[in-house]
Amino acid sequence: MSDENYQSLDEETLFLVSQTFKALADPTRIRILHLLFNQEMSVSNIAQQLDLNQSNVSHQLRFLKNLRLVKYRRDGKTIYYSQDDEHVMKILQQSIDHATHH
Amino acid sequence: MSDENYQSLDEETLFLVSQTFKALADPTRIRILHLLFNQEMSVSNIAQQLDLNQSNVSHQLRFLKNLRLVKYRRDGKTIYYSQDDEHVMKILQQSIDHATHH
DNA sequence: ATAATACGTGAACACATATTCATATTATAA
DNA sequence: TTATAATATGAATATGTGTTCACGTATTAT
Repeated sequence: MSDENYQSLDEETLFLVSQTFKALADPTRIRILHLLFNQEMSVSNIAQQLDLNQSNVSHQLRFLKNLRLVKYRRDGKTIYYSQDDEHVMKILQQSIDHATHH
Repeated sequence: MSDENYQSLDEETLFLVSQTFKALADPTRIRILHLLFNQEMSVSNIAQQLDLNQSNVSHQLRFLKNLRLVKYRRDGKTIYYSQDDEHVMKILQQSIDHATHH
């Protein structure tokens, strides 16, 4: 591609991409998503596994849910969260592998 | 993988991964990296193309350089920056494509 | 040496964000 | 209805971050 027909990024794309990476830029959210890689899990179970308080986990899950990176289902009083974006989860897995083998 | 032998992330990996995504979590840095996708470019040229002041671009480039996402070469008074991490640039490109076709 | 050009750096500021605390909501059980 | 359990939410706070300003450093030209 030459300099003349360089395609700059539109605002909407820029915002969406940066928001998605922002979700992956925090250690707590990475740990949560990593837990959900091949299983669904309740809020309290996530909190227990990662030694975080419940409120913190709820806040982070809301963040991820707003970006449609996770989804949930209710069963009685318990709410189970699971992944909802294969592309992002694949990128996360790749990056963890890449960082580990270094 | 069962619950029992779930492999949790070590601190070092967690930090490295989150730092890398943090680099991609800011619109300005995304625009800079996008500019450098298939060409090297001087600091002032980047600033001009993206309508940013030179100091801002320098700060962001230092951030990216510390993470070894970009490298530079000097030619007289001018310093040319270019990409230095194929894996990250590939992830960025994929994510831009994914966001664009949506 | 002096001036001019390109880039880097530290401080300061405004703003965003992660976490905690207290409390509200929702659903089950007694 | 009352109590208990699971989760969500809003406020508060501490810390992090992006940008700008003023100035410093490095290189070239005169």
